[in-house]
Amino acid sequence: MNIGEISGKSGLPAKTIRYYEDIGLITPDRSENGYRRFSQNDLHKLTFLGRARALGFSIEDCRTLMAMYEDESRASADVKKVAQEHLIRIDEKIAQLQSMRETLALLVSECAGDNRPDCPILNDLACGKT
Amino acid sequence: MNIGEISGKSGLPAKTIRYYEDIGLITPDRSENGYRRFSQNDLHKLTFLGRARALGFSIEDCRTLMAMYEDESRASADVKKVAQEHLIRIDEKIAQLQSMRETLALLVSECAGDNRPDCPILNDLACGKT
DNA sequence: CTTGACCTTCCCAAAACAGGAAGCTTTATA
DNA sequence: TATAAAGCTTCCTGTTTTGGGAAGGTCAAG
Repeated sequence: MNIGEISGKSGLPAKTIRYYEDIGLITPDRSENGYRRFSQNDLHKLTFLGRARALGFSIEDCRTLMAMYEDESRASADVKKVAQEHLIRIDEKIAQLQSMRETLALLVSECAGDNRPDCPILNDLACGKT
Repeated sequence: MNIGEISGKSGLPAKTIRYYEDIGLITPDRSENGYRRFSQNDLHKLTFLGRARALGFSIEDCRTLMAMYEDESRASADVKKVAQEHLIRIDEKIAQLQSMRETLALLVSECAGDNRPDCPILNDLACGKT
């Protein structure tokens, strides 16, 4: 498979696939003309990476997860730990966004939104009078 | 005020303040020795920026908001529009994170987390069997 | 034989800073 | 007073995960 084909099958842009090779997540063969030649296993790995990234795992998390996936003897507890830590980070982000959302929604609701200049949003930003 | 003092008062790191000058958000004076000299107005602006950033506004949003703050004649509707668009972006991010959270939490709950190798989390990442 | 579609590598850009080096100024201390 | 320490300056690099694009080799079709 050339990069265009595996890009289509994996759903990842060719740029991304080259990058993943650069940082050592995959190591495709090369044809005689210098083109990358991808195996089914490469496709498998790229699909894995795509899914893990879609769940918000960082590249380094993905590296860890892939290594675990290839290590037949790792304990499921190890995997669970990585996932749980990621879950905590997600929860923290959600909480932070919701806090911002709350404050901002309040400000927006207080702003008349007409063509007069007085605006509670800017007043708050300037003075901190929430 | 030197940069250290205004950094303490505004709560922003000196690096950040220099960066904000670089990109034209503030334009502090210079003393004869080359040190930046900050006015009360600069402090005011930096506080404004800190609050807006804490609400998740991008630097470009901040630039817009600051310009609006300095423009006595702008309509509050203009400000509200920026804030509402930002609110929508926040909501989108929250929704996306919650969706990821849901999937991941399910996987984590299904994983025994013991010292056996079988792990639903990795199985899902590899095959997409959620 | 040429055109166009792929492929290659290499370099730059993004967002919003953080870290650190080299060097100047000011302040504090011995 | 001498020196050390703190604070300031600019400049360069690195972060994270790609995206865009240039210059150039290769392959398939008409």
